[in-house]
Amino acid sequence: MQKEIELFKEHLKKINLKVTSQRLKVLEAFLKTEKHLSCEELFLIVHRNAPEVGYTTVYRTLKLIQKSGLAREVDFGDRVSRLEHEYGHQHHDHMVCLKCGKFFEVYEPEIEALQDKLAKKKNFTPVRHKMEIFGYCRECGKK
Amino acid sequence: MQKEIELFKEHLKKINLKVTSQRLKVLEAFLKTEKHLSCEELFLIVHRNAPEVGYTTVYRTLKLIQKSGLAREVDFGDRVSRLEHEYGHQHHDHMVCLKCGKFFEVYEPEIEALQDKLAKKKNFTPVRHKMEIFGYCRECGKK
DNA sequence: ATGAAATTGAAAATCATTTTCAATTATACT
DNA sequence: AGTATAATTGAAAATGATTTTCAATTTCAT
Repeated sequence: MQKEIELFKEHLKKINLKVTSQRLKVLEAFLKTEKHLSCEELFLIVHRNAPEVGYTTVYRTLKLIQKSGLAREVDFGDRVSRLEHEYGHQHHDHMVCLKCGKFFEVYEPEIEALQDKLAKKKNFTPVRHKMEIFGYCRECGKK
Repeated sequence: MQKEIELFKEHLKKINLKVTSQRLKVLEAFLKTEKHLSCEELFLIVHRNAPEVGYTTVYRTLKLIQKSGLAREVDFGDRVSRLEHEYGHQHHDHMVCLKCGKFFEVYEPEIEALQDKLAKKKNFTPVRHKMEIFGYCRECGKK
């Protein structure tokens, strides 16, 4: 976690932003929680220990965490932005259960390779991609 | 287009909803426009010819069009819901240009097959999926 | 035709996100 | 350490898409 905090501080320095206690509190709360967090969820966590940190600051810090490369936005199509850890984590996609809402991280190198191939074929320079498979998890089965 | 209108009317009957001129106007405007439309865009089109149809009705009819199986929601991650034609159209995914915003429909059977295989491996029953590749189109190049 | 039930559109509510702004704080430089 | 300056903060308001409310209107089975 120390490594991530250093990276974040470096990123702030690089773009002439300041290291503040609020920013560090938000970052630490994010790093401690290995989950896909929405801004509101993270705000509630931070607020528990540090009620003086406002929602806006959490929101803004989340953007900075993304830009510093420590987090990536995931989009499950519910119009809520969620962040997942990026640093030290391999790229992956998701399978989302339509019934219980649980999701699973998946990674399939063959699919990744085919995506790149497909882009190349269309003269498209891929930067990132999203893939989500929606359906029913083992427990929920399909009806 | 007649076929689609019939399907829509059948769908309404099946769930005890009424066939109204507003609903038909919205449906026809949607069918005539072979594009990925947001609710607002469709409202503007409908409004041009039929100013008496309100935004709310367009919004609600769009939901019905989706449920009737004539349209599918696409999500380009900008928090705006867009609908594309589903009936008589093959499933496909998208490549979205980060610079000019243009998108292209793509379909790669091998990827589709691998997605199903991946789901099966995880005991997951896939229902639908989304895949979007973001990057730079031929014209915009990278950088 | 009639009446129950659905529909309509304007306006308001919701909800996540984003901006505004005056007061506060971090940092570079004496 | 003190100071100037530029960034930061949090509350509140603005935004923008979506969704609900509700009284008036319309549909359609009978």
